[in-house]
Amino acid sequence: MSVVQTIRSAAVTAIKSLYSQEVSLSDIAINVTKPEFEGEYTIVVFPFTKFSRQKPEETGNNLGNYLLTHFPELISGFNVVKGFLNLSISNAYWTGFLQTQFNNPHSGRKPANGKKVMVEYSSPNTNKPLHLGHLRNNFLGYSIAEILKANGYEVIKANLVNDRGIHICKSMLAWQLFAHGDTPASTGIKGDHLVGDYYVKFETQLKEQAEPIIARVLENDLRDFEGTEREKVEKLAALLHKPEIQQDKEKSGKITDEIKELARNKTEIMQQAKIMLQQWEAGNPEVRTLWATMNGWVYEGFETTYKRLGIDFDKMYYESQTYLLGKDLVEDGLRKGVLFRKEDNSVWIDLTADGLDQKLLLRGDGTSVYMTQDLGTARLKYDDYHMDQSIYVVADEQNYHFKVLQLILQKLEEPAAAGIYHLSYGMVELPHGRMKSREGTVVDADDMIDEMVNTAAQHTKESGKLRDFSEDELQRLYEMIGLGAMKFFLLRVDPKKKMIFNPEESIDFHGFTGPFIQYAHARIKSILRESGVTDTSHLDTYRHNDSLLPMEKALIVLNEQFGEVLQDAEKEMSPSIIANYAFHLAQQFNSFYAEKVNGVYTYSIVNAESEEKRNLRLQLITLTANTIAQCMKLLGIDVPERM
RNA sequence: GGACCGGUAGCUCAGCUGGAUAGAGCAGCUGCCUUCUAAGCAGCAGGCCAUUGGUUCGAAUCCAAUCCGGUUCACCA
Repeated sequence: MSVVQTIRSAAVTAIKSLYSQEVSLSDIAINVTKPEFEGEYTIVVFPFTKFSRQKPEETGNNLGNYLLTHFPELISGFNVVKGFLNLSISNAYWTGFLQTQFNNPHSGRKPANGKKVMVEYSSPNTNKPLHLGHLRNNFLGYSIAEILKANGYEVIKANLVNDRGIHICKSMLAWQLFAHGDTPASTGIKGDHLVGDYYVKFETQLKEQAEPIIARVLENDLRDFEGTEREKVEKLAALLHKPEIQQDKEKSGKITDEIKELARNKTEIMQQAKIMLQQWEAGNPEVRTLWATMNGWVYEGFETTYKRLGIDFDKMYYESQTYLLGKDLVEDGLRKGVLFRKEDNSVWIDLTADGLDQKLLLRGDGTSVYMTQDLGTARLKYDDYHMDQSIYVVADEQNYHFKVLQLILQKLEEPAAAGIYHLSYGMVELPHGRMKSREGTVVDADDMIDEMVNTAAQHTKESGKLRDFSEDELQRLYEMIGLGAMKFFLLRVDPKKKMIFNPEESIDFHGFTGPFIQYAHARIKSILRESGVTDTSHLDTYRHNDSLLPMEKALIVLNEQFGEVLQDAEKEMSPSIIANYAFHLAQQFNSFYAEKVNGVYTYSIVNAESEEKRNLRLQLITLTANTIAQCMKLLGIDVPERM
């Protein structure tokens, strides 16, 4: 049990005994003591004055005295300032923690709790390579999975690949039209990039073909449209010519976009893509073969990137195999009367009672929509694993979708409903706004990683410390540092906040960064090497009550908080909590390490003032290195022995 | 328009289940490498915590209203 929890339960006992009052653990507010006061943890006593019927100071003193006499192995002293009871935790407690935990590689982790969680993340489209936004998703998903494992959950990492649909057909069609049989092997281009290039080619071609149609509409020439579409375009064009709309930039922009969209659908190339999609759905062997081939190229490319990123999955789902699911659920829903059918044969659910709209689940022609697929996939996943919780790592633009998804599952009384959790994260944006593949403003993931690794190489060369490393070792280190910087950068911010990335300013390697923390770790390892100690099992030579110097104590205290931090990270579903803590810990170690008085290290380790201090500090830095390594592991970041 | 998310130092962000004088990093300015790794350390400077009102011993934190920014409300996925 953590110190904070121990103090809490001691306080509950004390209050019961002193004031015959039952309070729950969560009623005890405990803070880290401000540095200007004596003690490590502070109990806020104001809330207790209600039943103590004493002044805050008096209440604090009574409580402090009780804790001191009844929990001497925990509390060694206290002071009261206004309504704050500052507790000094006994050295024996801290040294006890240090001695039992310093060499425990799983320190702070929770034992298995018997619960199963699925984390679905990554979920790429197979028509283009990964970009910066995907990286945030991948790192978040991976990290959350690790955090859940460390909290005792059994975790299944799942990836639902979006491998079919009109976007894939676009790449396929453009390849057929323009590639002259080019393959990754023939061009030397990574598979996902090659396919992505043809997706871009499709879009440029589409734009070219759409332009004359748009121009005609703007000149009131509607020859490209017929029937209801023609009416729609006519209306939009008329609206656009109204002076009040012309003045409203936002409105006119929206209308123009709608016209553009309609025009794009009228292009020959778009029509061809749609035909291709129909052929795909009908199982046309030629189209299916091309599809399988091109997806194969993309998977090869993804495989390389995933491997480099250190990301993996336990279970793959493919939309081509799941997109027809969900119809059974619709049947069940109709039988239960939860869903209803309209005259055109389409199937809907009415969510107006929940403050939402009606939602379509099956088109009039019996085909399913996105929501239907997701309902079916939710059932499939549940049937596969019977997990307690199912986490979807998906950008916040889909908040509404997941709200509706869960609601529908509840109404259908699906067992999967209870565990649905949308881990919603903000988009990564550029200074000018969102990344748009159509406009070519995406930051490519592979490029980004290369750049980070190059920067790492440059920094390392400048430091000139590792001349004895082989080329291989150096390359591995550059990857470790570059990726560490990258992952930390994307994980240190609260997931739900959108983040702005400026490609002009490179990601920092100083301060609140991955390399800073990796550096602290390498430093500790360097000291341990320097100390010559290989067997750490005989370091308990100091007594439990030996005094601890301020920074020694501060460092132990901080290490001890890891368990609580780990729980918080799980509760909040936020790796940023781990990132912040790891940085804080590395910083604390650096201060400890560097403190000098008159040119002499206060906390010299190798040349400590006594054998006892040397051993204590060796344990302390071993513990610190271990905690840092554990934190970074949770973020998917490796830490080096040297750098 | 409805729903959801955000607004804290020049910039990027912590802190938000109410607690002491609001913290980091970057950028700027000072110092510190014959001593365990300077990707570091110590320090200076930088704030009407969007605004207004409320709740209370106490509000950046909770509530209400307002303002600003974003997302979303498809027979696209």
